[in-house]
Amino acid sequence: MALSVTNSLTDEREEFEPTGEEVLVYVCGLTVSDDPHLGHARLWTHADVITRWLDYAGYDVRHVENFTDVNEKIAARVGERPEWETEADVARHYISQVIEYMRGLNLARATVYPRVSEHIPEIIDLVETLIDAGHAYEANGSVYFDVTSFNDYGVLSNQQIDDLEAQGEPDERGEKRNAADFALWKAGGVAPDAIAEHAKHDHGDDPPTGQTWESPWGEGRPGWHIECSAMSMTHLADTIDIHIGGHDLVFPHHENEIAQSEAATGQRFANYWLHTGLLETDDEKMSSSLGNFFTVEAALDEYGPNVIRTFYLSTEYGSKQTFSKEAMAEAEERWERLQRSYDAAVDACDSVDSTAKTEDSELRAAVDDTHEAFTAAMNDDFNVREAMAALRSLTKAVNRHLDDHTSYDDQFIDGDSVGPYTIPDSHTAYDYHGLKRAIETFESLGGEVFGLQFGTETDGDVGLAGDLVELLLDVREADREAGNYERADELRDSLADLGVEVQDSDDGPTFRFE
RNA sequence: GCCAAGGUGGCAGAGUCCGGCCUAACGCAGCGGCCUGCAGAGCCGCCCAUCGUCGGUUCAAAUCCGACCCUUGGCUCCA
Repeated sequence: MALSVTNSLTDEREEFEPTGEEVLVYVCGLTVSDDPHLGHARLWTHADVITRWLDYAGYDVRHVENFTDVNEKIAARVGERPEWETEADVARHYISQVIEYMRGLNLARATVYPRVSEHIPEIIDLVETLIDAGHAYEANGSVYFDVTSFNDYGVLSNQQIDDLEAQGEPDERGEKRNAADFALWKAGGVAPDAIAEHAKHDHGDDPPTGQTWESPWGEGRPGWHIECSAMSMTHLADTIDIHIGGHDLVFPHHENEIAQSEAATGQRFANYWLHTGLLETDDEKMSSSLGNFFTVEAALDEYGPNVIRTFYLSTEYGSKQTFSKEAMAEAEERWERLQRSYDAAVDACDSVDSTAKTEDSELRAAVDDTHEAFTAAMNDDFNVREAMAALRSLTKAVNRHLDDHTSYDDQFIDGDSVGPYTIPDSHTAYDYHGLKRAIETFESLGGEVFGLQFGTETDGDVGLAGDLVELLLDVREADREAGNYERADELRDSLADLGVEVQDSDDGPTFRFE
């Protein structure tokens, strides 16, 4: 089945056709000037699942995700800590943090994480090309893109140059030819008032200026938009397949990227533009500047990666989503349901061997249906919520199978006793191969594609602690057999207080660490 | 003002591209039953929707067309 995506360039659903052997994906990454928040992580996670799906679908994916490490906001924080002596020091600090969070969220590694500061020569080359082609001009050491020189200006955002011109104040134009022209290169360092605007501490009489580089137009810094064009072309190609970014970047950032890139190469910059919806709290977007954010660090600490991912995967990438404690609680329920079903399937599988003769056709059909429905959903513009529903239907089939079967082979006659347990009527042994396939489905679709980590936080037998819990449960089982329920319940409560969740079942107690 | 996205049950959120299988998915919350010594989990079932408003097209509309109302995002810090 073919993959179709909603292309924000054309505002239409289109069949996805890659241009070459490799699918070239560029993700508009983070400006590393502050702690990233859950809004950023939503983009990362959706971009992650999209590339994981392409990979799973058999494409070779080259995934580039940049770090913007040259920015006024970063420069403004120089000196805030003793070790932050330069703009690069601040950037380095945040980049290493972000990489740690990305790992924490179980994001698959991108192929390359390029940084602006390492691509100044490419940026200068691109600016020179634009000047030579008559699309850009120099003024007092700065270089601007002339929006009137590019016929398609506005294709992505549907903005008209005239409208943009009309809203600009006449004196706002300054040294630019048109108010809508944007900087490719800015002369000199960061101005003191820009530093003051973004600084979180008082710089006194000696504000930092940020780093500057030598260029044909004198010392200066690259403009905001040119970096993505330069890095996309350097690490991917003049024409890439998919460009992913947040909805708030459509204008001006992505519009300007298209203008400068296509003006320079004469080629289409990106064939498919995917824009992710923004995360909101209390009906406004979560953003650093509004101060209403929940950091990735805090969220990882409080909820863990699987709950966070489940939360994001309960809406489509293009929709906006509202963050709330209630929504996170729901995500937690959803995730635990999946996880419990997976754990139970693994336990059941361990309790029978591959010679078991049960074949539960319902379970096996459910596995096939899950693959089919999941694939159809993901191919339908990465409809992760529908795909999650497919996984949910698998848990239902697995749980039903587990309810109706036991670990004892059907050589036992109904009503027979095995140890303290009685074989319920009409029960047969687990379907080993059916369960195996269900487990593999959880691992491939839930694990490989959705990046959920089954098993890692739930393994019961983790060293000494696990052994001790086993021991306690043996004692408790003896109590239960003797009818000493009061003590058994006390022990279960005490274990729960310690974060060990005990559940009794036909096959004896199971437990897991919270 | 200009541009874009959206308005579906208590909450959340698919379905809208390609009209009929939508008497509206998967969930969360709530209720009942089964199971269990109990609890939890699980299973089965139930409750809650004139699909923003008005009009049009059609044998048939949540889905197409028009108008209007409301919300959110962008309009050179933004994922």
